[in-house]
Amino acid sequence: MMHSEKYALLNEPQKEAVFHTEGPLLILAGAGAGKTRVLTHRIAYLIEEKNVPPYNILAITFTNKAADEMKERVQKLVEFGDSVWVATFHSTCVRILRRFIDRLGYDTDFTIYDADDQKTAVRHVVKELNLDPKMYRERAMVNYISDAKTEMLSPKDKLEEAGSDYRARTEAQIFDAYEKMLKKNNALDFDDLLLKTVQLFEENEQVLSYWQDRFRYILVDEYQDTNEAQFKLVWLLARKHQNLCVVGDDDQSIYRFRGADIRNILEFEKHFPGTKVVKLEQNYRSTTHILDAANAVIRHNRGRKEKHLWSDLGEGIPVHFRFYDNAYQEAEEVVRTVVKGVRGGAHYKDYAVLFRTNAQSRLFEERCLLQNVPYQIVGSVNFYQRQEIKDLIAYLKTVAGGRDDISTRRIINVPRRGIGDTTLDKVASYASLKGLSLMEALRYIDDIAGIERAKTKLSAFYHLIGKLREQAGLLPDGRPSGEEVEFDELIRAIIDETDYYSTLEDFEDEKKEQKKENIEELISKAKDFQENYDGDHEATLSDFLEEIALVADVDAMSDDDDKLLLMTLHSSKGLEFPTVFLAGCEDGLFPSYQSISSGDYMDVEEERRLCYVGMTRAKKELFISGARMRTVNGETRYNDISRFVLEIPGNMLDNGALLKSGRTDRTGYDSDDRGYKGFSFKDRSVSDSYGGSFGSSENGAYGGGYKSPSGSSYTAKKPFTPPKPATFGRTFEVKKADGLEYGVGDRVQHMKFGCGTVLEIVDGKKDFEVAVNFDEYGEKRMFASFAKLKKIDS
DNA sequence: CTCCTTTGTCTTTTT
DNA sequence: GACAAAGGAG
Repeated sequence: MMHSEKYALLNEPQKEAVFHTEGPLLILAGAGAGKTRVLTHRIAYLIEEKNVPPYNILAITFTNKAADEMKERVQKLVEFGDSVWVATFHSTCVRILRRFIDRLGYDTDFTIYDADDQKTAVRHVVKELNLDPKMYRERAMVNYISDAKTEMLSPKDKLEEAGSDYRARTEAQIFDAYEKMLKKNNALDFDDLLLKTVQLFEENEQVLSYWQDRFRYILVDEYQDTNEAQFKLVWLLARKHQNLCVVGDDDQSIYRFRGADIRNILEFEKHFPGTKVVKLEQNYRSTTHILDAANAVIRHNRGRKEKHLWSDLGEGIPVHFRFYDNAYQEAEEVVRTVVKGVRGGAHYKDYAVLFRTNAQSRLFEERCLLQNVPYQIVGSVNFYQRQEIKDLIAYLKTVAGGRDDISTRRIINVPRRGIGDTTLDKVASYASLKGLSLMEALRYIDDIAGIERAKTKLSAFYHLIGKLREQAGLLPDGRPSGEEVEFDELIRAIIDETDYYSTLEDFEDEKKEQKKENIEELISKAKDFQENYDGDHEATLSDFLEEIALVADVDAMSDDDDKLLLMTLHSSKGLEFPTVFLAGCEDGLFPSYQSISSGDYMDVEEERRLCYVGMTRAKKELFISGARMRTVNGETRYNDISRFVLEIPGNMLDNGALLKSGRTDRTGYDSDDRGYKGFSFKDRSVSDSYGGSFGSSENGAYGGGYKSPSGSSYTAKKPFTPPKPATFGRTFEVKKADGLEYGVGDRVQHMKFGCGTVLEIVDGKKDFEVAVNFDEYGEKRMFASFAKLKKIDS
């Protein structure tokens, strides 16, 4: 009544979902159907209309970003919205475990191991067991362990499962030793966070009951991506009150490879009898041309819930499709299309280029640099996984005084202190003999045999950490001294005391600067965290370490940056853009070769869902493209048009009639890998038909200017070299470069292209235009403000 | 113990 | 083609 206004803007099914508050509810929300809106309104409705204390509501998401967004929107929508528990699965678990994990025999100050630490742990274990690291690769073993954990199988289970199979038994033994190692280090990996919480609930009726009553109303976002452990967690929590609302779209489940089980959403009604199902099928994002094409693709999956996604945003622009002769050309045309759009009044941030693999970003990146297009690569290298950041965090962890040996090992010889593996192994074996951590063992350095030569070095390190602990407001053994510390100052102290910057000397100046910038970023993050901490106590070092352990990416894009976005399809989930480029649509790349040849049709189906996710990111315009020839992992490959593109009826594409030839010419990939790397001449007719730039005939007007090397290009086996961009008409009218630190004839350095000689500087209206002949990349023209050229001595 | 060369490896990856 | 890790020489 008094709140009805708030809910009046919802459509009928959305209202249904918001108002159905009691009992299990499954919301099948198609792409762009407003699911976040439903979730936030539902929370508001529970609080305002049903008088549910915000304290009793739990909303779980997968990403921090989604959690932050939801938090913000709930706060805007309803009073006391900020006391609703909105968090990711993992941070929810951490918060629960910090209070109760002692019941499972762990200390509540456990550390969290990321993928890197896991690898290190596996490496140590394999070595410890005297196994051949080539036979038991760390990457494979990490996957094995993670898979086992997601299925909630213990080392014992795996050993039984192995039977008499030697290899399987050994793997189970590695798993077992890995578990013991983590336990010894009081560490949990990401999978453990979920697993241990489930275990805690299963073994402690009272603890479970406490949380069940605490979270009387539970909402789960992206439910299609839950794995077994996450399902179990939700099931345990919701079992008592049954007020569980999950939102998801089976067509957007793209994390099967990480253990997500699509059956969780498909069989939700089985797990929760009496479930009400609401379908949200009106799409508020895309025009029908885009939606129809996406529907045409996803229709080819079996075992999905039938949906009729529709939109009243009008037909819009037909989906574009181009198949280029090579990947360079594809990148060039994509960037050129963006440039044209921006000239026509659009912003760079209106565009996103999506691709299957991170490696593909490089071509677009180079092209952007070349054409002075500001760009941002989203989520390729996680900030907190960068070497220098991990080093400093390892120092922080060691200083903070956990028993995390992996961190100690990481930094004990960084910078070089002359402490090598042999020494370390001796300390480690002494430590394990006495049940101590590495740091603790160093206290008894005189008792350790056979390390005479390194003894002074080790004790110097020990005292260094002791000194840092003092500065961190800790006593030498790690207990708090009551003294307050500024995090940023502590990190600076670590850098100074250890002379950390000396480790950066090996890197090129450009890289060195980058690393220093990253470190500054970390310092300001730390400061920021401490100043804005909203817990019920002063922020401790452990609080900070925990925060960053669970954060994936700090350099999340902000809306006010006007940049072209480059990202993988996976990172694009949940986002939307006026114009989307779906690049690299080639059989063997997307869908990937592995998924095609695995023999499991579910693998290709997952990629198809990925395709669907990508296509439905577009609001107004969708460009699909691919390239016949591209180098992957150093070898040249010739690919056909992606099967996903062929699944779109020709009349839905702007030049779809051409697809027909593609369809008939396609060689059978499903049976084997024949013809995958090889090139079949049958295909040539297809390729020749597809050249040309996106929606433009004035090829060559900007930058590039080469035409498809039609036909003849396939006879040559020589590797393709990117064509030199045509230069703008030369004027030879050399202007004096006031405002620039370099002039014609000077040697300069560019972040991407290395060293070169300045050929020409043209004073444009807004910027200097510089032509440089690079030693390795040849002649390039660029705007001075973007190029950031540095003068070097020649 | 460290530095340099060689070898092998490569999807996606919210935490 | 790029990067990390292992192996060998100083």
